[in-house]
Amino acid sequence: MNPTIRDVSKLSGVSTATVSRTFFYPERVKKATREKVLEAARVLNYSPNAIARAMALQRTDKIAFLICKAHSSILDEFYAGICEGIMKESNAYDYQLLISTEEDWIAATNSAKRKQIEGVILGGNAKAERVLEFQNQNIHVVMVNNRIAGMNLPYVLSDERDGTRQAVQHLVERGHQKIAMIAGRFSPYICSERYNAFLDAMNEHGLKVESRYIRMSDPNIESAVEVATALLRQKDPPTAIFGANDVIAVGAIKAALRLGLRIPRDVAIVGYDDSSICCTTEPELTSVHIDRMRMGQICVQKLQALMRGEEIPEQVTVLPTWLNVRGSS
Amino acid sequence: MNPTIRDVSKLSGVSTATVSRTFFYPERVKKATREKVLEAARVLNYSPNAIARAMALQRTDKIAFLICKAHSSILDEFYAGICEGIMKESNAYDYQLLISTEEDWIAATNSAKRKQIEGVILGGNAKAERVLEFQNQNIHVVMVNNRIAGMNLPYVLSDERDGTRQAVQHLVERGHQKIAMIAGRFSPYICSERYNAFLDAMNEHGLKVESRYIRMSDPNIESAVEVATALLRQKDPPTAIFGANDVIAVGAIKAALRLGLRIPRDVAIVGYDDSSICCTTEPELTSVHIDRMRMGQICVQKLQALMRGEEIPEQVTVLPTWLNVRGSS
DNA sequence: CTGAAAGCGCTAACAG
DNA sequence: CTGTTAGCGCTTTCAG
Repeated sequence: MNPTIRDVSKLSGVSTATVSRTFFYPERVKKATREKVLEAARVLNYSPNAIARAMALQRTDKIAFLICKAHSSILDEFYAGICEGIMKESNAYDYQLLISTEEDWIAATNSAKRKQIEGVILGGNAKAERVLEFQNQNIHVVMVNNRIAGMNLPYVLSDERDGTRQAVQHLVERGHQKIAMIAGRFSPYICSERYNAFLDAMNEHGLKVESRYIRMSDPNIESAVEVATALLRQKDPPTAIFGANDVIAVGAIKAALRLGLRIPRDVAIVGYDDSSICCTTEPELTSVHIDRMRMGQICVQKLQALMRGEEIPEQVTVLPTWLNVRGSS
Repeated sequence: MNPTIRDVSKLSGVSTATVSRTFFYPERVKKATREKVLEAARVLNYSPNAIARAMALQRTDKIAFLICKAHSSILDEFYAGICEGIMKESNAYDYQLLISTEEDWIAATNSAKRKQIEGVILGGNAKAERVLEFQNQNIHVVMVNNRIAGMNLPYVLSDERDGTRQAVQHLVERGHQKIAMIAGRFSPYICSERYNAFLDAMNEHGLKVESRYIRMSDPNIESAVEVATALLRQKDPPTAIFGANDVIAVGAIKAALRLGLRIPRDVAIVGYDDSSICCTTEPELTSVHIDRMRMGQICVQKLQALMRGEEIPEQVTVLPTWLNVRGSS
């Protein structure tokens, strides 16, 4: 059995109230008393029980990060990055962080679990229904890397439109006109942002978007290789490919290499996310960088503001992105 | 304010004890009563408060996964895989999972936090000191992917020696004799296992290990490229390279490609971990597969056994590994 | 500056 | 099958 505040109280000869104060408001306790208490605590190897404290204070300082994403690796590099930011910042606020997939969360038999978190960060493709469910339970919600209409909560996003614009502009500056895009079938929000931004950017540069230059791929390399191969094999093929993410772009690189094309001379390729795989290929992949870590940190900050009761109406934080140019373009 | 068990008790006209039973031992309550209670709960939007429950029960069902690893991406693909397994299994047992880096954990000002976890999974390069610190607080410990002498706890490992043996055997079967190894500077336990296993395997095949074929690299691509370049540039270079992990092996692939060597004809390359980057290169990387997800799941199972009081003395679980052969060899 | 005492929401005997 | 009641360990008025 772990020692309780009562044990310390007895051993040090002061009341439990004073023990409690010693730990959380040391300045309200005379130095001599405080030292007596601390010594007793040391002897007993006591440290305050957070559960009891949470119970008395009616707060848990516990938040959750829920990844809403179907199958495939849940904690892929992208979410792992966000996750790290969340972990880091949670710690700064002394929050406890629960991480789970949406799927597991729902499957949890003990729905009580939900009741002890005070805020949740929803990553990926969360539905409005889920948001409302939390808000109904007085649990604050922040959404990252996704946006759904009509919800009253803070969003943390990266600048998909500008990132895409930079990618296209870069290719145009390199002299490309026949620019293809391989769009993806992953997060609907992200995919449509990037796709629409691509169309807009092409427009801005006065370039025509031929439908035969627009393809769709599953977010895995095999699918991307297949799609890119078909794209490059047609006559009058594109001279540049913009991939909706790095995995897809790497698939395009592989397809090009297998077709004997030289990169970037015959075909230039640009990806999105600037993940570690950009440096595994030869040549290495130019890609739009997202500051995932910072996104995660900001999520926690927003959540904290919400939990402190600082009213934040629907508020969108958009983080800047930039292009990391490498050998593939 | 959230509704309490008392509110439900009042509205449904039964005692709080019955409400409690309805939620956690429904079979001990008459159907009619149960339905009355559930209806009241629904109306009030009540669900049991886990904190109060934890308090009364004197248990939290809360465990932690602590990643002990310096800088660089904490949640790299390897740990993310283990992490997913842990998440999945935690859920099956209805445990709450706290994930943190060792660094953050220590920095946490509120050491009380520690008191409410009942078990911890230590990943990476944890020190004995840390283990003892937990055990002193009656917190159960399981260690994954690492082993330290003289500790009394379960270990979950993958078969590094056999994995390495398979890699070497594969290269020998492909006719290689001059096999080099680029060892790594990451987890000391893993690195020395793989290194020693390599020496043993070479021995078994009666092959000499020339010291000029043994190199050391930091666990990042740039370093590996550099090291591999030097390795391949010497006269009478190796015809095969075994990388201590995939990142290093990919560096070797890049070095070989840049030197104009053909893979696998001029030089064969094998990695370790079978991570997603194996399929990003051209040719793709042969690698030793580790079932990370399962490692994570087993960790939770071991921890659960420990927490249930089933005495498990120092016990080592070793998971099988296998070679995924791809184009690089 | 310190102590006494009333909870925080729930569970587990024990009685009925 | 259901109700009563005494805690679980801590915090926080309110007095002193």
